[in-house]
Amino acid sequence: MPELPEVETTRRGIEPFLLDQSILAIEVRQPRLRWPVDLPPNLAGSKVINVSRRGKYILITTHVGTLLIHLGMSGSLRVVSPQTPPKLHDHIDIKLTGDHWLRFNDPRRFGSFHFQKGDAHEHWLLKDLGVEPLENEFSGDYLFSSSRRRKVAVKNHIMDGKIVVGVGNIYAAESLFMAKIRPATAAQRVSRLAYENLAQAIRMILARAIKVGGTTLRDFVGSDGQPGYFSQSLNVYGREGQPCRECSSTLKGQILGQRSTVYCPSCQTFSGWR
DNA sequence: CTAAATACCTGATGGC
DNA sequence: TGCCATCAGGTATTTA
Repeated sequence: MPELPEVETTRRGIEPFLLDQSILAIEVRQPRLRWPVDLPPNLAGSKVINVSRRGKYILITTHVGTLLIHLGMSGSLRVVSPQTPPKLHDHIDIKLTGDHWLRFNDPRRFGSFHFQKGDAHEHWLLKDLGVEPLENEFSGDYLFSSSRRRKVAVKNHIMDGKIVVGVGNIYAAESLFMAKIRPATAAQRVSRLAYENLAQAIRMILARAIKVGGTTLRDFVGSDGQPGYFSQSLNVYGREGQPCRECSSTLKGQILGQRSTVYCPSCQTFSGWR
């Protein structure tokens, strides 16, 4: 599923086919996504001037405004040749000059398309988002100071998009393993030093995943192939009951905030003070 | 303000 | 083999 690294990989993959091209038409075959898709007619005829990302949103900016695309859990964007017949769950086509169509597929329809005139960052979906984990504002200090009143598990804290964007269930579990922190620890009890380690771990893991992200979604124009680049580097996620790669202890599963998590009871010992 | 629960959706998986 | 229940997962929204 698309995590921040895959969204970024998608962005990089589609950018060359969009930049400086004009939108000829948009065909919405299934408007019932997370929110009903309702795009202005004047997008047709507009020219793409920027392709960026905020959190897990892909922003396609034209001279009339910005298209905000979220891939949800199962969404994907592919570049296809014009007139390629749509397959199951191919919900939206953006037909471009340059002989390419951008095609959105999303079986579970948790994804979304929005349009915002003017500054996209003022859109209600973006305006309250937390910091980008790979930008400078994100740090151990930031995690520390933003968690002083928070009793939720530290795992939930770093998964909160109002705090920091892009850290999903997988990366949260992996980062906590790398930082040797027990996922259930109350956020407000995690020390500054531990948050420093955690911020470092999040950065490192996301950056590494982006680096290999190209593997997952290698060529957007060609066929798919989706063997997880990632699965092999997972230390805890999805490995409940299996031996820790570091110490061979049996990895434990737990439910935190309705989300399953896995950790090593012997490596991840940090659980706050007292 | 924080936090926990709920809703959205389909495909994969496990139990019988 | 078929069918039903369960789970997965991001995040806005509702409820406490």
